[in-house]
Amino acid sequence: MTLGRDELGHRSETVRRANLSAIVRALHEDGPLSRSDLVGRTGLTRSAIRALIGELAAGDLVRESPATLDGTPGRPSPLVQPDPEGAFALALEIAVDSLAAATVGLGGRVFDAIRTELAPGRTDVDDIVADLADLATSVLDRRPSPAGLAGVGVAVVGVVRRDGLVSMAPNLGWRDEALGERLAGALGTVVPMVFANEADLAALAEHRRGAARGVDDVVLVWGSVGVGGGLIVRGEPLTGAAGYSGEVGHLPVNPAGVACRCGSTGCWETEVGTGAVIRRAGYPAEGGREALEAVLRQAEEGSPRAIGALAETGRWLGIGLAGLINILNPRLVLIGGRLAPTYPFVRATLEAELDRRVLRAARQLVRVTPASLGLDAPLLGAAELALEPLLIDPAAWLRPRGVMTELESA
Amino acid sequence: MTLGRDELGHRSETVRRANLSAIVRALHEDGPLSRSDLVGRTGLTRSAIRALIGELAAGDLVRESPATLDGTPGRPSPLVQPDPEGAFALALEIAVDSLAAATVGLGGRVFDAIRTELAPGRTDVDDIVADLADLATSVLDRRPSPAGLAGVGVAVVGVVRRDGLVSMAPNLGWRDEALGERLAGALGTVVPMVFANEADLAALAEHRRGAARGVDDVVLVWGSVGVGGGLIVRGEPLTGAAGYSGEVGHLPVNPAGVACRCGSTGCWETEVGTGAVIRRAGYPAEGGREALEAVLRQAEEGSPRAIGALAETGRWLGIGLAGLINILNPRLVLIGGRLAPTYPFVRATLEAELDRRVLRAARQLVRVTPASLGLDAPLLGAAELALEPLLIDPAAWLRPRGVMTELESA
DNA sequence: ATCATTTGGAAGAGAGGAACACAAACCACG
DNA sequence: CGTGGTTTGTGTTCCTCTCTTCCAAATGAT
Repeated sequence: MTLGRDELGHRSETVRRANLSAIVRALHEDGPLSRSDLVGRTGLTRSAIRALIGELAAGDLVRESPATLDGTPGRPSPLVQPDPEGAFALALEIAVDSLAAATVGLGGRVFDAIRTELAPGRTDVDDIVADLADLATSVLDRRPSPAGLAGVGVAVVGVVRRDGLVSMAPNLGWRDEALGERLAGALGTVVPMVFANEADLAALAEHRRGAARGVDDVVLVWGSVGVGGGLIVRGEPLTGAAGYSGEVGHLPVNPAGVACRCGSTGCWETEVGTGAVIRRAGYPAEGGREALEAVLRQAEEGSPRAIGALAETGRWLGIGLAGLINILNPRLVLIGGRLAPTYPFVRATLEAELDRRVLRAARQLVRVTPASLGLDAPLLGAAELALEPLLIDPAAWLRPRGVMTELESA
Repeated sequence: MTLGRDELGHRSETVRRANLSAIVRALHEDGPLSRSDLVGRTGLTRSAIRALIGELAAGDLVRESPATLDGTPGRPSPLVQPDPEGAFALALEIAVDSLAAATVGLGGRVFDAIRTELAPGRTDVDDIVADLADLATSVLDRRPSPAGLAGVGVAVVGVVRRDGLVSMAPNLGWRDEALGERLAGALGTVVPMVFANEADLAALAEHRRGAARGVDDVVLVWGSVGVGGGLIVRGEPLTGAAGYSGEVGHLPVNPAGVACRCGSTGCWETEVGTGAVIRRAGYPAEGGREALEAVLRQAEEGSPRAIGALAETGRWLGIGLAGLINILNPRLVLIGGRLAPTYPFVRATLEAELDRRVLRAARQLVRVTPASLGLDAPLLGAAELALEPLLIDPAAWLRPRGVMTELESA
């Protein structure tokens, strides 16, 4: 997520790159802005902004439109916004029981999105790659200028490396599958493709466009069948050494507890995963999504058993979160995915456990709320991931699409 | 630890700042380098390096010495190194049973260092501040040019905010003590003063000059009376929202366990802290350092009980570390502080627990080793912390010490 | 002596800053 | 209801800062 240059030296070219990046990023994260807004935000002069915007507009990354008259005095400042015919990302998602694809432009605008149920048992890599490629084609075909594709981001429900090597995806039965290579082959694209875990991407999306907006230290707990985590540190996703970070589902919280599908015992997800919730409420552990929804309905109707099951889940949520908060000192904790709707019922016991277990200083600083983007968060995060290279270095995008310089054509 | 500018715009001045910073940082982290080395490392041209070095030399930050003839052909390149008469940091430490102070120059050279035992019971803030100020004076007085003091860093055994507000220091019995203000008053310095937890600073030191050198994702477990943690993420310390991060000692690992002094139950430090180790070996929990050393001696002599106590500690170390590794996906885990010498005896059970509990992908990537800097690591880390502003913006240091510009004198 | 490597310095190019004239909106006042 | 003042912004030109390029000279190994 950083520039990734070995060489630390800066030159005037670096300055231009950084300034183009600052402008594109500001427009992407905060929507249409007037030139004046950009002056204020970057600290650059009007002259500089003007030249930079001009370059971006020439490369079809942004577009200027007449100022909106908002009643303030002074000469109106033209509005700068991402060009909807310009660059966009392809976001893909392999979820527990569905596949999804979307095209998303700079600024986070979703052009087209599809999600299809994944037939039970259809977990072979080749099948999923084929289905995903079909979805991708169908959203890509609806874009007027397919050449605007800047990158592909893929959210995967499993432990996945940045390059698409899936080390483990228990829900799919995968182990060491080279998803990246297969998908690149099936899509035949030349643009960069990046992979990440669904919870990591949900956190990225919530940070950019959801409940964690503007908060630089965030922990997201993402419930699906298992439990994943997405961490934002210093305003950026924490990926770890290889992208395997955030596997909070396997935090040991109860060494005397039950066996986890990972081979260990007492992992957090054995206490707060879907299976644990519905088991406590009296459903068979394999009940899945429907059973969880049933428990929620019953809780809303006042069923003591359902309410009790959720409260106990909240207690364990609090225990695990206490550890995360003590370790990371976040300002915000988000409860997302299938856990989000349980929030009203887990809240009390969860907070009580935090009161007991989190050091006072960190406790005072942290707030727990449900996530705001719903189940599409990983897909939106995949789009953010795919756009990242463009945000870091818009100049690289402008250059090859413009007129060749003398030097390059020589 | 980052630049901390609100405004994202870059200008030519930014370039120079960044390049000066790159040079000073390279010299600080990797010792004396020839101009050519710097050319290679920064990617800048000789001319640029020449001018930058000239500016740094004029400001007494670096010094050029004749080239060492190493038998390679070509004109010899002068060696550039931090000026030992130039800038330096004052590092202070409040440890469990001692106080320490040191002056440390750019490049990590320790000029003078003192450590004194803390008399049992002498834990009043005023007393400690007075003692610390005495130590500081004694090392500062031995520097030829006291004006070279660039910053003060303070390592504290407790939960402390960057500005020196100690939220909690159980070993000292402190709660919400404004250590920063008091110490600033006692020292009477005008240079910036920064505080951090001892484990965080030990991690910083190990990352810069110890066993974690060159590794960008690191977890350090620091044993003293309790257990602290220092996390390095993307090559930088993870401080969290307010500097309270890394309190791994209070990771809940055993909800059915014993009460912790923090008020919770089953915290990691109740299983791996000094108290737990010596209790398992048959000593009273208050035995402290001497008892721990006795257990180690007995283990070395082959005592089954001591060996068993350490092995069981290793098991719990592994359980907690498994959580940290699953969350953070580090490349390296360091065992430091009073836990370091136990490493040979905890290793086997620790690694076995990791094999069981860490996801395979992350497990393959991580190595566990003892830390290398010993008990002075927090003090050295405090020096690194104090020097950080200088590394980030050497120009700010050069400017006020040089000749005033027309504009400034006007 | 030759070669590889580096230093030193002058001229050039890229990028943003500063200053000035001018433009377009709101607002108050006659 | 028009008119002029005020405010906020744009366009343009020239300036400054910083790195790069290029050429000549220096230095030590072979």
